[in-house]
Amino acid sequence: AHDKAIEQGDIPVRAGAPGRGEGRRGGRHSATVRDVSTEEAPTRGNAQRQAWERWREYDADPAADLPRILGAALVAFAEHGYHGTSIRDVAAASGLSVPGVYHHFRSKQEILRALMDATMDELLGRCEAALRDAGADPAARFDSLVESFVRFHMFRRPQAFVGSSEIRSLEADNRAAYVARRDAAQRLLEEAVADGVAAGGFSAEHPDEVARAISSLCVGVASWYRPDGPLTPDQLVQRHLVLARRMAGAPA
Amino acid sequence: AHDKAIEQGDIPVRAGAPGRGEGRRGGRHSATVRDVSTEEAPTRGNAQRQAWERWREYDADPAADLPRILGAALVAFAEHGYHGTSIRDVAAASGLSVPGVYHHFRSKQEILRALMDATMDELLGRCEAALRDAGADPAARFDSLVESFVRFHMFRRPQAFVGSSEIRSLEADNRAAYVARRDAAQRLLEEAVADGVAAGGFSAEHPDEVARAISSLCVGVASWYRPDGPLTPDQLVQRHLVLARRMAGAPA
DNA sequence: CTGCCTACCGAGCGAGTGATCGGTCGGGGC
DNA sequence: GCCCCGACCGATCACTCGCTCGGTAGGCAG
Repeated sequence: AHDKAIEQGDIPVRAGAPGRGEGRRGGRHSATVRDVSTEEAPTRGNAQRQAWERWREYDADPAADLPRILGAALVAFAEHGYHGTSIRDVAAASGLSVPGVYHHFRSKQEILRALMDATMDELLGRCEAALRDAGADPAARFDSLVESFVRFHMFRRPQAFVGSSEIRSLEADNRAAYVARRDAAQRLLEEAVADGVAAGGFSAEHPDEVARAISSLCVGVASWYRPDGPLTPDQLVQRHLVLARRMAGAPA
Repeated sequence: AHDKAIEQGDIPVRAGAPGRGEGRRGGRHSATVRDVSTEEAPTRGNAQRQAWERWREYDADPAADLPRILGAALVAFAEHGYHGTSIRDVAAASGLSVPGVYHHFRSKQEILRALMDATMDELLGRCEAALRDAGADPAARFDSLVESFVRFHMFRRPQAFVGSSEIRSLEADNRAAYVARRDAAQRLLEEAVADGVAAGGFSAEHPDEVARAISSLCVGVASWYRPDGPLTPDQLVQRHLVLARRMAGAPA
């Protein structure tokens, strides 16, 4: 009943792309990506603390209960939305009973929170890694950042979709924390464009709006992209890079 | 309790813009915009037929029950989503009882359907009007169409937002009909880009993807644009026109 | 006046919601 | 052996959901 597991595994890097070529050396994720969470330590009750601390077994044992709950919730939230999904849906899809789910999460809201926090953890981690690996040239940093954005929205499609469409379903506190981190990611893009204008020969008149446009493009990718489409991921990334460069007025 | 009415009234046209300068001559809408509905006549039950046939009183009497229901539903759907909104929410916000709402609509789903159909009626109508008024020059047609898209997503923000975020909440039949009309609008954009490439000096290599990118930009506008932002609508439209032209490789 | 229609409302239906209760069961410590 | 604890389940809580029933108030035709 729960054949669709949460999408996991590395996001492939363009063949011959600059940057880290190690692939999946140590594990299924580079530790740097998992560890960037600047999130405060969980201060809530027992169940939530456990869920967070055991989050890593996600990679180690994708058949464990917790990742199956999160995977089932992710698929269901992406398809029917948070309010359109019942705890019973999640329980059934993850092969548990309703109390079984509540053993791992204190509430339905905590499931959404865990999902969206994990999404932002990975996005921010990959953005920072992309900038770290890109060197000092503003144009290269812009390219690297945009590419990591596009790839994330392609290969973490349900996460990215839920991450943008269910913000309104987060309770006030969770929403504020999430939006702050989303804005931080947005700021990385804005800086990359601004640096390109200042020192990279970009001609954009309004860097922040270019950055916002690139974000919109990526959100769109998460909405319509299908892995079985006619284009290879690399092609799609390249074409979006071209569009982004054009909007930023980057030299060809 | 229901101070926020459904947004209505003309979408302002850029000062000095080419095209129809009549403004709001005869009524609050040019009839052409209202009349483009290619939708089949309602075939359902009595309540729904009445709702459709009385849809025009929307303009004539915004204090009437039907527009107030639709306005309340629009605001609520935009804020909390379809599944996050109860009929009781809509009833309370429109000053009616629950059976009062059901007197006008056969089901909650029909409210969503009416909202989304009306949205697409207006979008398609404005697109066709924009093309009709733009003349024959491919670049001018492209500009006119993109501008009407951007303006629609700015001035019908909740409609556009619900129209893109609640597709999944439509039942299969309604969704198919809606998506078909959305795709028709998308095709207008694709043709405008393709014509620009064929005869307008555009340099885009992949017109359909440029069209999709422009759509994504517009959807984004409906998400983040606030009327009290720092930019005037005209400025915002102009800047998005620039971005769209750049992506399409239109000559400066 | 009666009869009938539209336009609503108070009350309530069955189903389903998020969440909890008191359990059961297996495994590890001692 | 015994006990405890994590992991889970069946049953059920109070509540809300979309929707409907039977009614009423007012206008209008005859």
